Amino acid sequence: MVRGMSTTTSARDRLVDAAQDLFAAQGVGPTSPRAVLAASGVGQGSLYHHFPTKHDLAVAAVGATVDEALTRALRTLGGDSPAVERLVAYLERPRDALAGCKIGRLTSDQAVMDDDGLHDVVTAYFVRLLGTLTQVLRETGLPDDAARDRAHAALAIVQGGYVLARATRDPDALAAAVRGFVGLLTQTVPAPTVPAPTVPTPNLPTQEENQ
Amino acid sequence: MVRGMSTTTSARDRLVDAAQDLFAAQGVGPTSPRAVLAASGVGQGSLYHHFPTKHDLAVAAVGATVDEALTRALRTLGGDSPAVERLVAYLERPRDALAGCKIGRLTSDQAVMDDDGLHDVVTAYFVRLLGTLTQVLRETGLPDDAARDRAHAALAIVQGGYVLARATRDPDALAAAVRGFVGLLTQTVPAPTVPAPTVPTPNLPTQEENQ
DNA sequence: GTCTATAAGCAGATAGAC
DNA sequence: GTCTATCTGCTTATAGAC
Repeated sequence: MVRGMSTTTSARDRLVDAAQDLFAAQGVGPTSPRAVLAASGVGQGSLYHHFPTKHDLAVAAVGATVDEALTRALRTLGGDSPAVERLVAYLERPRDALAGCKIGRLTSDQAVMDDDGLHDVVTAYFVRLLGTLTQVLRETGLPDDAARDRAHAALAIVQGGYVLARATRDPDALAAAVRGFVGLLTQTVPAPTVPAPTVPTPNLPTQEENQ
Repeated sequence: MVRGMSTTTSARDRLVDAAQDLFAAQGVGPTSPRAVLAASGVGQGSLYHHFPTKHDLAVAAVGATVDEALTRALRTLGGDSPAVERLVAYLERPRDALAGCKIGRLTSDQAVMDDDGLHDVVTAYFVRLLGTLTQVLRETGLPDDAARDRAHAALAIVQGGYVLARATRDPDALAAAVRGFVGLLTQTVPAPTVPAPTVPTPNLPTQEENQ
């Protein structure tokens, strides 16, 4: 019950840590409680003392992963710089493309999709992220509907980029998708004649490279 | 070895059909040979006669799914209409968003990623599709590198859109991502005055579902 | 070629000692 | 709270009759 006891690494914390790692590596379904047990170093009974079922363990571990990811994302998207710049910074953030998105991958995990409590945690992550992205895009002067659509596109680029990278075993596939999207996003008017751009072209600051 | 015997539905064909359906619904890993057996209506021994291991069954079923999806995709992308129009037609094709991409989902399927033979089938699908999309985008006058990046972006939109739809349980999430991307893709000069759309919205012919 | 019967092993979960 | 020992059911696969 007592969460966040920082004094020592409780069996509970070790279990959640191990579960997060294994879930990220191989998904929830294929990860057995026994494997979490072995990785954490605690005994069989301890697991079932803290987490009566695999569901309980999964909710705790996936919840922790979502919290961490959301914190990082919102920090990137919430700075002082111009909105487009923050969006591009989010898109271009270094990512372990071949590993896939720890959370996005769960949408293909039958054990997660079949479990309402677990699914809700995943849903909350994406709803929150889409809301924030929409907000950022509204700052660029886009109407509400267009901002929402473009937010979906931006997040789809990241999630789809992960899929492409894993499918082709090419870590650059995610980076390529991001480049293609950012190219469109920051494009000046094709300008055969008229100059005025839709999106105020930002001076692309030298961003961190994609891994 | 004799494939496509159209005279009668062999036990082999029924097994492959059942496997394709179950793999699409719940993935390869979570689908047991016994479940395929039950769905196909054949006996235990028949399965292991035609497919000595689950791997063999999976290669046959996933291979068939890839062939079908590739055929549909290449038909959409290979018409006579202008390149951008064909690309948009591909992006806007009706899809069962909540079901996810039958092939893209396999990139999160541990049973697939751990099996080189199976993974290769998935890789081939995406490599082929990316090549074709790149070709189409080159027709629009884009330089090679930019065409390749934009092709990655386009395919990522579809794959990521599926992820968003499943994550949020919102079938419109995929459509929103496509709208956001097509909006950028076909954006005319900001047009404070002129309304003319670049791409004449094609009359979506009622398409088959999925990729 | 197709069937029924069955083996070996791992899954999720429980019992109960310390 | 943590441990070891154990149960049931399902998994992949094999054996061998028809």
